[in-house]
Amino acid sequence: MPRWQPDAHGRLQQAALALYGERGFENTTVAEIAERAGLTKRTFFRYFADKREVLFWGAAALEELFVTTVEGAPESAAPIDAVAAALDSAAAMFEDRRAFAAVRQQIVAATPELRERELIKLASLAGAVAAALRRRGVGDPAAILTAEAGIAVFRVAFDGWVDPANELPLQRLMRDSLDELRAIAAA
Amino acid sequence: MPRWQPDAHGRLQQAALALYGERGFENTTVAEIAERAGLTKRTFFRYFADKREVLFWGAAALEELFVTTVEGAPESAAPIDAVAAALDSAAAMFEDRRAFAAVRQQIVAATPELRERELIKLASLAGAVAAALRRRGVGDPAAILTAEAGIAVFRVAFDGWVDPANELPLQRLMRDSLDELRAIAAA
DNA sequence: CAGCGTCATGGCACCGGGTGTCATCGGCTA
DNA sequence: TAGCCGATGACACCCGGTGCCATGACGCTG
Repeated sequence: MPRWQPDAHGRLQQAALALYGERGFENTTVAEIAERAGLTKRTFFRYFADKREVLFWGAAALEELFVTTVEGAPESAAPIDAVAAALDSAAAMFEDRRAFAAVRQQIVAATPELRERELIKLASLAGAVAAALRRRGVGDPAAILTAEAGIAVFRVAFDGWVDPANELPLQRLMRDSLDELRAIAAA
Repeated sequence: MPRWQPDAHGRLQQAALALYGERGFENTTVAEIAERAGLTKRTFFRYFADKREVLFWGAAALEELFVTTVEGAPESAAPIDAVAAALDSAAAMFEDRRAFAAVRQQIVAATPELRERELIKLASLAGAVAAALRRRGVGDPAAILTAEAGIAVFRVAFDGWVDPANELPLQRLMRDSLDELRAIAAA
């Protein structure tokens, strides 16, 4: 018999998501999360830098997916098309997690502190995409603006996708939003 | 003789900017800021919701300027042109405060916590601009994407403007960035 | 099998941000 | 002159976050 239950990290995540959902982020203390996971506050902070970070575990993987897809796009592809390819892979990665994403998104949307964290993660994502574009030979400020616009498209499509009224696949929404952006800028 | 020194709000702002600049945001306590302003920690929190907010005092005014300019653009103007007009007025508002803006920007850029706050202010700005566009009859998601793209242009131009190497007026940088965005999306 | 080091966790004290509550007291008004 | 008002102070408190040391099961080595 192991001395400790396995997967402390996962237990903490689950406990946090449940409690944030039940009573809200601000009415949940770290001690309570730890207790539900059978651990202590001190241990929580060994796994997560702070109380918000527990909801942003996948961010690094998403960033890596974006970067590798942009880098892997055909050399002939225009910057905006490399970003479009990354939006496609991201859509594929999320497609079978809509229920979880919707719950999480609702918690984040309801809490300014969490929205701040989400925004800085997206900014980091945009920065990483811009860097990848530069590695493809795209100059500034085109690299930044392309990346920034791509992330805006991602956000708009993602928000539409988690909407309970929506029934379209994420990939479709991504493509529609990108077309919309093109139409706007062409005006 | 008045019981208290005047302009507690301004004194707190000045003290905070000075201390954040001298020793960094994280190495400054609210008690120290208050002390330099001749007040107490408790009073600081009567003027500012938190330790970060003291650096974001002008945000509401900027948002109002954007909104009124978008709303005041000629009916015939395309959404992106209404936003371009707002970028122009914003540029005019900042033009004679470059030194202050540069100091403040450097502090913000150096501190993740402050970057988060900046991002949520910009998101709020984008939301307000999108709402103003909707009032002009622009539908979704065009309103959101136009606003979001406009804010991206603002950020890129602003960052270029506070760069010590730069000598161009903000208005010029705004227009150049916007042109760049148009070129990207047309690709 | 005995000893030992490792590693995840607990325990605890501490700091600083942020809040609720009541006291203080100068100035303004009736 | 009495009394209210409004900005500030004082103080206790909660909670997020950290540094430091203790604990004890597991694996390795001799």
